[in-house]
Amino acid sequence: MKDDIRKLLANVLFFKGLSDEELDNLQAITVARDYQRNQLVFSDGEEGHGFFLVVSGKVKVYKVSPEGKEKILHILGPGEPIGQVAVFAGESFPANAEAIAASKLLFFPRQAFIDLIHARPSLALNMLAILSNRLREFAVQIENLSLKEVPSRLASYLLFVSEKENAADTLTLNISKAQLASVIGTIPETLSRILNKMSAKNLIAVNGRTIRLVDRDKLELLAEHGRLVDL
Amino acid sequence: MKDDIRKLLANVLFFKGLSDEELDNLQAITVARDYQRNQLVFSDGEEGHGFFLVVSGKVKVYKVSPEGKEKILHILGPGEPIGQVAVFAGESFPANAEAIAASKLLFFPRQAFIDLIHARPSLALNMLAILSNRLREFAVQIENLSLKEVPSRLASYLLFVSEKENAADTLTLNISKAQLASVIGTIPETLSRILNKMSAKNLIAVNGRTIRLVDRDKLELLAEHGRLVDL
DNA sequence: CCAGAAAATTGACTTAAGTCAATTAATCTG
DNA sequence: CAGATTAATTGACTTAAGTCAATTTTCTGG
Repeated sequence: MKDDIRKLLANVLFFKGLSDEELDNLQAITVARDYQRNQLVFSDGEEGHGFFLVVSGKVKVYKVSPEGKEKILHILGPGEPIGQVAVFAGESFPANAEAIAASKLLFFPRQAFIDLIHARPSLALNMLAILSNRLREFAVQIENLSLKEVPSRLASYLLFVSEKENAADTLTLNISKAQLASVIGTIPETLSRILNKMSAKNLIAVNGRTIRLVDRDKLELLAEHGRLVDL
Repeated sequence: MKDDIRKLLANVLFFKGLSDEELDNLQAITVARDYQRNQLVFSDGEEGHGFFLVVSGKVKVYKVSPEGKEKILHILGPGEPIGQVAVFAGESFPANAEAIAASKLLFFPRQAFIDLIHARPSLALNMLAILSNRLREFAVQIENLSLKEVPSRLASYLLFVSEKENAADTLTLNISKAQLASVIGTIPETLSRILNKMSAKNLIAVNGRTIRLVDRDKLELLAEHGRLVDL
């Protein structure tokens, strides 16, 4: 177990460049915790005394409206940190986080981590890189939400997942359709209807969570052009 | 001039904690540039060799859809940095930036700044705090766009501006209504109609760019509840 | 392997907000 | 300060996507 974690740390983007000794120091300040499916990791506004790194499993980070509607900001898997924002600014978590599968998280206490940064500035640069990437993603998300329609956002998402899986034409969603709806900023009913339309137009072929990208070119057009021609 | 800049640097969040000598070093690596209204600072995807700090004026950071529609991500004023994302990850700017008033920007070349971080880790922590705050803002923006309607987003914005101006009941927009529409994720026509409705309901009183918050309580309710009762 | 729960789909309907086009108001600049 | 560009408003209309309710399908744990 300890070794598994160690292996993960060594391969994770933001510990890149650390020596074995430094990895030891790092690992020494962490605490591993297990979460079951649907268990809350932290909630919006709660005071944060450190951040988490996903070792295994899957965690959704989301906002909830007063009416109880949910928007998933992102879904994080092994090697990805959660809740760093609370460490570097404002002290409170900026959203809710909940395990959507049984997960193991590694907790990094704030002060110990900050001390480590003082000793090792490259750690800070790695963290800056991670936050920068998140900002980039969020900027795209804001762009999509305000400038593109649901079919377009869905096409983007499918192409994005396909990319991650070495551009394979057949992909398998790793989240439920309800969750996918929330990720792209819509509701399950609408998602369902649009998946239908896209199938009818022979852009994709859907079979449960498995989706085949039948017409990549048209999907790219759709993803690009906010307003779709005649889906 | 140099002194003005120096004064600004000393007061800016992310140089906090630096000694006079360090401020000198910092200032030594920068280049000041002037921009006129409507002049592009950088564009989405362009390779970035450093970032900017607004000394005076106002800069909008925005995304454009293929159809030419624009979403303003944020508007930055004196003391705020722009384009840091390109310094720490991906090397390219994540959006467009354009001066919306005559502005003076200070340019920080990437490598020189990174070297400075190695010498002074607290600089990195300051930058981490800034990026974290931006992430927080973007998370709220995503939440608002997907969970709240336009009147609600407008109410939030007005309350937000009021906060910044020491909770005054009368505020003056520092951007045009067309820009405000883009900031809250709608179009001028819709904004205009909603300002009307809110005036008719005695929530606000509008006079050009001057807006008086007549009924703060109701505005807060409206801002909070995504879906408005009977505006 | 089956019952109950959860997830996904479908239909009928409503509505927030966008589009397009025209007009009025506000602001520059020569 | 006048004419001209730009900003804001208004009206008539369209439409994407949400709501509500009812099934159907798919999972999952005992």
